[in-house]
Amino acid sequence: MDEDLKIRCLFHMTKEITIYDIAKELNLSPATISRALKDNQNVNKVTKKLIQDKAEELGYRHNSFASNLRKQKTHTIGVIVHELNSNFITSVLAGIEKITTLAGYDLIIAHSSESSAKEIANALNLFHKRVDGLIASLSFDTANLNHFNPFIEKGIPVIFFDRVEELNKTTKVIIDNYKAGYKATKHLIEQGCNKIIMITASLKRNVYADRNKGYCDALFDNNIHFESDWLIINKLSEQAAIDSAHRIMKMKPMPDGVFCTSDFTAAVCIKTLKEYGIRIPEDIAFVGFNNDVIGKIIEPNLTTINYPGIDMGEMAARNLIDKLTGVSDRMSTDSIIISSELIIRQSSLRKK
Amino acid sequence: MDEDLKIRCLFHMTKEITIYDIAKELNLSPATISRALKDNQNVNKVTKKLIQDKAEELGYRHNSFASNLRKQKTHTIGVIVHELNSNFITSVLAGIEKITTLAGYDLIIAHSSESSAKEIANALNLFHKRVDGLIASLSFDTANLNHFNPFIEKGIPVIFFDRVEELNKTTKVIIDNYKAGYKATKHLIEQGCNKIIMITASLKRNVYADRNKGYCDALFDNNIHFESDWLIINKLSEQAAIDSAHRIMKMKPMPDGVFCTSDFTAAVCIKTLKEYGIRIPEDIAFVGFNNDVIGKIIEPNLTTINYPGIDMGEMAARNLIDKLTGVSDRMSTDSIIISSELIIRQSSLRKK
DNA sequence: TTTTAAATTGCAACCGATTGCAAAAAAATT
DNA sequence: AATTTTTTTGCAATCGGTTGCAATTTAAAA
Repeated sequence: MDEDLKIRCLFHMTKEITIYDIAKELNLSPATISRALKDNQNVNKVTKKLIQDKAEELGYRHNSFASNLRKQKTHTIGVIVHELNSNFITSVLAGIEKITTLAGYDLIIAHSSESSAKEIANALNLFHKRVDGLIASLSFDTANLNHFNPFIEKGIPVIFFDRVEELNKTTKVIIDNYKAGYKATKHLIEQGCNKIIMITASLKRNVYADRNKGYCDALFDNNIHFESDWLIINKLSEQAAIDSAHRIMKMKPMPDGVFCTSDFTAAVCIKTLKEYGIRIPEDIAFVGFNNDVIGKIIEPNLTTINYPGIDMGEMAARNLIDKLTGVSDRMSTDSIIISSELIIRQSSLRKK
Repeated sequence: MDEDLKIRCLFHMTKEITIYDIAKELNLSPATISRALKDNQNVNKVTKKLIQDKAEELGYRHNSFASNLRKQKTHTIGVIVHELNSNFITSVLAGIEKITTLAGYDLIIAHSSESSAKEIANALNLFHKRVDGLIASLSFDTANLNHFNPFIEKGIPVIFFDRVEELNKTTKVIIDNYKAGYKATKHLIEQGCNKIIMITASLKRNVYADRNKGYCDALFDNNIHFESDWLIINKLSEQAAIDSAHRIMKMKPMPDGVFCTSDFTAAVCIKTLKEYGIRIPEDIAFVGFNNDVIGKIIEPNLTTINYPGIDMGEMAARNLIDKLTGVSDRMSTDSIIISSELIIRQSSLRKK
């Protein structure tokens, strides 16, 4: 080993090995080292092995800054999600990871905690980190999409999933929220309910608006007249769910079916109503949304809509990779709809 | 504006503005531009304003690769967690984010999905991304800590939290698992239980081993003889929880108290036992661990140990930042213990 | 053995921000 | 007006990997 290098290694543990060090050691050019370490075809097999072994021996680590700087590519994909603590999001992330890892991309995951300000900060940060592409689900209170414009202007593909907005040159991956809302409502009707209310978060977000449309149409198609107090709009918090339950108790007549766009809200609601002696599903039948674990814990078990998170993540990631690798047009405006299913459990079963 | 640049901007939307472009525009040197953009003291105020405005106008964005390459620092902290979908982890992340953002560091969050292999891959990846520091909680089946050695050898500080192992030159932030286990068990004893079993994940992980010690000592101190079948070790899955419940049903005599090291497991267990007609807490009293939302949904509400996630995250981050900024020794071996509390709810209340 | 083709390797110019040191300009002091 | 001090600014090298093109070596064909 080169004496100087040896001494530097001995005294400064933190000395980084570069391709130049390896080149000097082996009497080769940095160019050849660079090629060998990337397994380039036109480097002699013997030389390549020699170089790779020496790199290993010296504890070489690739410097992605130098590489990114030169290549003007980061091989990194940014992901912005509104929250981390749900099965749905975790499985979407798993799907994304699966595909991106396979394609050799790194991932940076950021979360906005449902705050628009944080989402903007995250977007800016990922923009400065120069991600090659972006996958995002909007925060609850995101009002406009200006913070995604820099990406679009620079030709960086953006994919939205689940919580989306219309935005040109952007792809969205969503479930058939309309159909899901329709199916859930129809199921309640089939179980003999005819005073069906809906508890949802703000209709400004597409997911809730579409589910609401499905709900309304199902009522209409079955000749049930929608009453104005049948729509309860709340936040996604525990307190909001308790408040909703209280509101139900005060309704005259009380509803006999509830379609709730979140399992957590449904669970808290059911629990609160049970404390008032309401029987589920005999007095009020419930359908939730998301297929959270909570649905299998609560009594009675919760009927819900299952959302294929993994598929959604895979779709979003595959679409993005296709754009990055030139398989599809970088700036095309696609729309991918994934189907969801109704899982029927005790909370809505009033008939055999 | 420089004619050449203007044309390039018109035709290639993706042209990146560099400090050289700004320098040419203003007839200044790149050095001055660089200083001005970092708000350096020895640049004339007027010039500085001019430069900053021009940068804004041209849509300049800082190139962190070039900067990192030159400075040999990334100003980024890596975080490896075993899972994302729990309140506990989310609040730890919130705590970490709060402190690191304040100190001007970026964050890269990776999760191992409880797999040792993924944890190793994540560690390697963050090592190659050259994070300035690392915060980690071990995956369930991590057997050794070799993958953290590269960091330690390079003088990159590593902080473990919650799921930790002894490792020299490393800091750990944990709760008083022993005391928590002791408190939970003592509470059950005070409620009149004297056949108290413990359901836990593998005792190889510190958190579970320590809780078990607390449990054993509490029994001993209260003259309760520990029977060999009182310890049920399972995985953290739903099925494992159901199996545990079945095992309880077969025990003779059946226990009258259960200390469970996860709320989810406790919830599934309770639900399964109730299906067999067991009354909670009259027949069997339960104490869980983690203060998950699920504990407030299940009936009866679950007594549990509350874990201050935010504090833990803040502690870990603050300790790391202190090491990075030279406030404390980079490679010191600290140990920070955060206290936890018992939250008493119906599932264990057999006395007024 | 000579010529041609193919496989290896090296040269050198990037990529863009940073910073020690020197030079120039401006301000303050004799 | 000359000198010293302080402010500003610029020069040029550096960080480490990449890649088009040319040079060299080796293998194949004539």
